[in-house]
Amino acid sequence: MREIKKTEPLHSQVYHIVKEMIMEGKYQPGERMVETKVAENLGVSRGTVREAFRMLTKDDLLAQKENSLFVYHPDAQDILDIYECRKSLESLSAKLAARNITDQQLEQLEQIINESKKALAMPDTQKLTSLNQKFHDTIAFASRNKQLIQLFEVINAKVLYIRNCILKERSESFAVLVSDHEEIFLALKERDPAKAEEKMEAHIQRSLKVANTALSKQMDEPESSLG
Amino acid sequence: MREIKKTEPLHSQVYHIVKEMIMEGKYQPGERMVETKVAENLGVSRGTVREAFRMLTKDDLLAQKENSLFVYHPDAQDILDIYECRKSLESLSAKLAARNITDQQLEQLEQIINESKKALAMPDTQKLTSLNQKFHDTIAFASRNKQLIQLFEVINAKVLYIRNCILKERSESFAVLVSDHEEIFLALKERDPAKAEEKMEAHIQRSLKVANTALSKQMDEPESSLG
DNA sequence: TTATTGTTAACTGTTGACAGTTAACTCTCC
DNA sequence: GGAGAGTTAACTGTCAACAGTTAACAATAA
Repeated sequence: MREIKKTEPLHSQVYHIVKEMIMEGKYQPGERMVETKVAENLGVSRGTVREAFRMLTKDDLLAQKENSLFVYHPDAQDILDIYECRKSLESLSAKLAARNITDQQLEQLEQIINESKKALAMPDTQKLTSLNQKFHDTIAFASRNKQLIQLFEVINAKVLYIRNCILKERSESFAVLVSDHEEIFLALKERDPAKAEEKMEAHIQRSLKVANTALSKQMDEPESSLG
Repeated sequence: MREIKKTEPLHSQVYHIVKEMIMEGKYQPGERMVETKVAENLGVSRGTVREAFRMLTKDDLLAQKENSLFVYHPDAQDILDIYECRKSLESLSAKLAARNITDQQLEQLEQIINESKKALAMPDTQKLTSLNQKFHDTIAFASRNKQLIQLFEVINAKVLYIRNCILKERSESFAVLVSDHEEIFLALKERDPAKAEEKMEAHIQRSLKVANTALSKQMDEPESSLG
């Protein structure tokens, strides 16, 4: 029997489209978002856009100020705060994954690492970024904790956004990243929760340091988007 | 000059009202939520209710199934998952608070504990519950990590909901709770991050155990709302 | 020129209407 | 009596319109 394609509701489509556009920097941090314009651009009604905007506001990707909505514009402290939270959640994720991960998921991780090494040799920054995300997603999924996965959705939207729009990821940082991943993978393979947790925490701590130096480099450049 | 009272937007008011009603069990877990009815009850238009529903869905207090929305109905695993996340976030909260808490906030905590002891003597369960929440909120605020506070908003809505609607808090559990709080308070007063973190983790672990036994007691009662 | 006051134009908040879909409830006809 | 078609009623998805607010800009007076 042929699958019937029920079209996804418009408001949901608008949500995903606008979210992606924010992530890609198509809408700039701090930029004002206007219902009317988005509605016109996408060819839908204002009410539909409104629903999407409410959801994006809950994601913290839009923020209300006075009566208008603006694209999220994190300051330096926000970024530190986000990484601090991430450290805690990713450690938990690794710990739980060490208990619950399947052999198949371990294989997936191994493959991701292998591909990462190849991408590192090129080097292919775009691919490294996406593989990095995939690595963490796989572990989160392997934790089998739905609530944790939901919390990641909130925090990861911001992390990705920061990476894309605020920091310009420098390729030299990826080498450390991949070797960290390898250590985490080994801990998971040994199914050692404490070790996985510890390695993950160190890993996030290291990425924070990378972000931090990138951040302070940007502080020097006066035309930077970060004030 | 006289303050001008700008009325809060309707959709926001509806959000808070419906959220509260869900928390209080005025809408039952698993119950279907109908835009039309809520709109009529509150005397606002459907579009307004829609916006509130979108926000509640993001909070996970409503869940979409097919084309309809239902009140969140966590299963036993969800509850364990939530407490696992909470353990991680609350520990972080305590650790950061130990670094950043002000003397005034320490006084607040001390007062909360004193009131808790009084309420424990009565015993006044309602008050104990609200003081418990206040204790944790104060620490979260003292952490000065805005992202963490936002994550708590997501998770706490569920925790409160579970406490109110799923578990019936038994008063005997509160004694342990208050003495735990006292230990955490002392660690914060000494401004010892590691100790605060450790005490908090143990505390949440203990509340999980309380929840767990309450849960299994309920499993025996066949007319329970938990399947 | 600088303030102050109109005057639009641009938006947001809210609503009521309409189309399409699903669910429930008949009413047949076997 | 029961399977299947027909008929409503109940909802959701989407939109267009209107009122109220704010912001920008022009016009006028000091």
